[in-house]
Amino acid sequence: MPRAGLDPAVVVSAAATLADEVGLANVTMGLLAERLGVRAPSLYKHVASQADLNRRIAALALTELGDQMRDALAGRAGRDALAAAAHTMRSYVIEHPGRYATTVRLDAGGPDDPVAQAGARLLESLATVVAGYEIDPADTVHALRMLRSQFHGFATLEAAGGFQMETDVDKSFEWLIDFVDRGLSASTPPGR
Amino acid sequence: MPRAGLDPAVVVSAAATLADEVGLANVTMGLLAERLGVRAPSLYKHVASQADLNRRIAALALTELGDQMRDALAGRAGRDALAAAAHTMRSYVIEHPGRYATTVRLDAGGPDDPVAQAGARLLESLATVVAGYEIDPADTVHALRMLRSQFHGFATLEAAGGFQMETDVDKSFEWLIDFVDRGLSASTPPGR
DNA sequence: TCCAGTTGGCTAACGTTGTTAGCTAAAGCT
DNA sequence: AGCTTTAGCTAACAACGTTAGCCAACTGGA
Repeated sequence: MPRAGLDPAVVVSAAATLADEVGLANVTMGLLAERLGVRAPSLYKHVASQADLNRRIAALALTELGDQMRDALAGRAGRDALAAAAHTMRSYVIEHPGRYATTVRLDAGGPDDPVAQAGARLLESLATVVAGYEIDPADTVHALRMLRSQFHGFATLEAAGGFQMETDVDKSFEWLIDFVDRGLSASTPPGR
Repeated sequence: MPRAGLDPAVVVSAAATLADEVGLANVTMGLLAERLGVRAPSLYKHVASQADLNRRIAALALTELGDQMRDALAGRAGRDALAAAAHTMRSYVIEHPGRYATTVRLDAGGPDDPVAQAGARLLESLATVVAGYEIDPADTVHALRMLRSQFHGFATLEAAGGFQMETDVDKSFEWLIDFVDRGLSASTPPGR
């Protein structure tokens, strides 16, 4: 009956690590409890439900990714910033597939939701990438959505093994960065 | 004890419809059986498991989408084809979110897998879109992956409610199509 | 130091879901 | 008509998420 010394942060962190190792779908309350040296029902002293746990993992993931993105973009602009953002995103999804998976299916939630806040911070970083190009202010939202779609789509397709191995995926990613960079460079107001 | 007259195709079709209505996560063998006027264990006479069922829904979805894509692209090229492909993709995901969800998480499978075959056919259609631009043959694979990422990413983000409602999503989508069109038009061999 | 209150862990138990085993009767074939 | 096949059923089990209720370990103040 010695105590395990758990708290929500420890539980969520362990769950995130477990998700990366065995896949989010295989993260069961029993398996997570075993990892923590505890029985499954004990987890409910720290987390309301499995859905709550997933939301917290998502908040953790978005926070981590947001921090990495902020650091990667520090002092960069234009094509440099774009490439840094792209690589940061891709690396995170490859290294933390389980964490990232929790961020894919989310049910909104209020504006004070930690998930929404972490997501907003990540979005701000991406917005600075767009700001590094001379885009018509009316188009920045569109450009931002394009960036998100591109990064998210590539990452999830790669994580799901959706690309055949014939051709180098790394090369495709570099090509994609170049493609977006040229497009954003050409999207300056006079270009329309 | 009258027979219900089921067969795999009927079961899969009903499951797909149910998934679109209540969400893939809420498709339970019991609920599906109820829809078909049958008890849950009876479904196993037509489908090996729930995982098998999901794969079959995915094959159905990719086939349907592939057919719609082929029809939409008939007689079109260049920007017309690109826009048609984009709208076809987006419409399908919005109308059939449950079906599309089954295609997101797939575990490869052999080359004779119906899922792989349907996916290959869809990919061929997308390839014709790329072929409608003058791209360096060495870059077509990259361009194709870029297209897939863009469409897939936008569709999943929109389906997940990832875009705030501030700005019109339709406009963003049109902007995105324009962005890709300009990029592919500028990616001709002499442009590199 | 002791005591009271709080709380993190436990066991037991329940509901849901996916799945298997084994039976029966409907459908099809000769 | 009879034989084989098979679609559907009931019963049952295992895994999982979750709740209820108990008890021992920590905490803070007298």
